[in-house]
Amino acid sequence: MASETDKTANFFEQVYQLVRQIPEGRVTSYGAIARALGTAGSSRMVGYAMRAASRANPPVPAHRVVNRVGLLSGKRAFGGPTLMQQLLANEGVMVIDDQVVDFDRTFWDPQSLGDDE
DNA sequence: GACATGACGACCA
DNA sequence: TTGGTCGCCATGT
Repeated sequence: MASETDKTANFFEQVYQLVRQIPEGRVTSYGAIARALGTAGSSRMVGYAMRAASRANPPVPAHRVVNRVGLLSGKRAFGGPTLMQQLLANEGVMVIDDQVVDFDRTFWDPQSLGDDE
């Protein structure tokens, strides 16, 4: 079973597990996840993993993952340009103009694992 | 096997 | 400050 494809799948799995640890009402950035996984610089791969996260099982709260400026760059991947915003708003994260309000306050660091402020 | 694309990020002009 | 460009690496065609 140890195939090269498994190695890459492991990378995606790492992203999924980390994203699942994001508490409600909190969001994180692709770069933060990439760095937490030790793959800093491969932020694009994190975004790609999120794109595939829609087909992951169990599903990943990808709506809690935004870019470094709190912009819902991947809202389109949810099947609706407002669905991602609705999900965040439902968790208490206010989103205006496809951007997270008080992103600095709502930001959750995967390396902090619960440590806010 | 090579080319083009992508839910990003950082740097330079 | 704003805009444009390069790098990163895996996926799909």
